[in-house]
Amino acid sequence: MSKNKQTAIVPIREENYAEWYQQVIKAADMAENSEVRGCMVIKPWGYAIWENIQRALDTMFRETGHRNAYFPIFIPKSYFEKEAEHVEGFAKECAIVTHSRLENDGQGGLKVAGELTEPYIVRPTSETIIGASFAKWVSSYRDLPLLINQWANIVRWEMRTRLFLRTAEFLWQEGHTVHETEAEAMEETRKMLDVYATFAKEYLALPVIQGEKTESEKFPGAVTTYCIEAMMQDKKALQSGTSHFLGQNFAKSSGIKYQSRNGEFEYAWTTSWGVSTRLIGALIMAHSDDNGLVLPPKIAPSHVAIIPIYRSEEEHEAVMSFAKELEGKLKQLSFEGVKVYIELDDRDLTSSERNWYWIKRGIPLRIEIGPRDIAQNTVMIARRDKEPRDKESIAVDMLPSYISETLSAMQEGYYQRALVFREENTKNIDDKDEFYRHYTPKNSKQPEIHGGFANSHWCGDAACEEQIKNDLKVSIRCIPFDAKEEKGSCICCGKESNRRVIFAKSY
RNA sequence: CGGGAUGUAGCGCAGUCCGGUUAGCGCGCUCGGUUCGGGACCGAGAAGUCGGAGGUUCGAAUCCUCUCAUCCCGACCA
Repeated sequence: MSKNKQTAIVPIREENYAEWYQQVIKAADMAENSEVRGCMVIKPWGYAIWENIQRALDTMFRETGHRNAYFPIFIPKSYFEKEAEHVEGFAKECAIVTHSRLENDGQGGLKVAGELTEPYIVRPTSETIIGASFAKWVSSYRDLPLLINQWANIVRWEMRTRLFLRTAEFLWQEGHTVHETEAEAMEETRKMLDVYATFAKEYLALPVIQGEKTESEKFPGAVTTYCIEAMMQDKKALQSGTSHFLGQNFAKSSGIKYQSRNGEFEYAWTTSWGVSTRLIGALIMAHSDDNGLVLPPKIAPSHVAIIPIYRSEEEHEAVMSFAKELEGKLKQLSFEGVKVYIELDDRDLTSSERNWYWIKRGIPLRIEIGPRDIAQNTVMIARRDKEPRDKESIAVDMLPSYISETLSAMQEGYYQRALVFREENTKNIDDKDEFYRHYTPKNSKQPEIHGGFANSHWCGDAACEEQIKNDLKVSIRCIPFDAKEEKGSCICCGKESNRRVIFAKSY
């Protein structure tokens, strides 16, 4: 193989970001496209990341009073039709089940048969089917709040798909809650967005902006949609989670009513909120580099790869017994409440091959053990956040504290790095020409990485939002909660505005 | 649904324009050996109904017709 190759991933980010993204997934062996159009196969390394996401989030949901349940994958078409905006929003991306069995066609093949009297929609989201249950579960104000979460797969028949970012089938969680008052439902909507933001920060090392979607970007059927938006390394925005205040819309269409404290029947107030396997896409695009995946330690499937190095059979034995003993010790470790997992890699490959294998998978730490180390009771240790050949010798006695401290430091380092990147690529823009220049690539055929987030004034008119989207493919990602009242003029039409919103190109 | 392209071994491709013994190459895989502290090397081997159907021809991966699938660009995408 070429010895001059500088990076494990070709092309590098600057050359072709989209292709780099695909190659990182492939090199880390996280997932692949399935034979089924638009659907992915999540492989063990990728799925383990999802399981870690699930575990951490599930604990947070539980701690905020939610309980898990499970509802059908099929939604009768009639349920779906009850909420007009909702239908319209999802109609074009539904998979529909119309038949219930297969029959021999007499030519060695099969034909569909048993047409259903009412087609089923494969859930693209479960408000309507869960609403049908909730209508039965709620009868009194004493039944409220009802706080339910479901871990599930859903199907949205997208035209163009990309691994983890937009697939026809994906995994997610969807929280669905019912409340007595508008204020309580609003509070829940905000609370769960906070949970997402906290999770993104503490586990994914992903800084996010919390805010509200504009009318055109909100969830079909919602009164208000809140979101967390993150910046990827190509300076585009990725919507990483949403929390919806549904008002009484779905309560009315599903018949979720309760008898209030003064004996009257009232429609309840509902919310829904979700994050998906898209978070893995966010993780990749926020942190990974030209040598492959970079994983924040708290979400990594494994934390330390031990790579034994030897020449002869005697050396092999000596090094392996040393390595196994070390593995046994390190397995006891944890950091920030996360158990440390070790990979002892004794495959019959050259040490550099094994090193690169783990670099590409984003394992946070690599330990090399050879005869020289055994003699000195030390190991060579390398960090994924440093250059591949940047290694240091550490005494075995120091390893436990070194590992847990370093993992914590790396976790924090990745967050800070992402935060600095976002801040460096966010600017206030008040001049329309500058705004247009900012979002116009110099090379239109092969656009370079450009743009970023712009904090600009917006008058609130959907026409201006539409205009900018059409001209530049730039949309309003959100109206940030922390936006200050400030007089200015709309970046598009120049009319009066009293706040800035976040504009960006997005996934 | 519009525009463009591609289907040849597990993966990536050449060969197709101009039809001709046994369809090649790289990676990967299997076996044997030498290696191993920065992506090793040598030798041997297995693996293909050339997307499918039909046609032209003595002869088709190659030409013709039809068809299926996939990818890219648009449209679409909480």
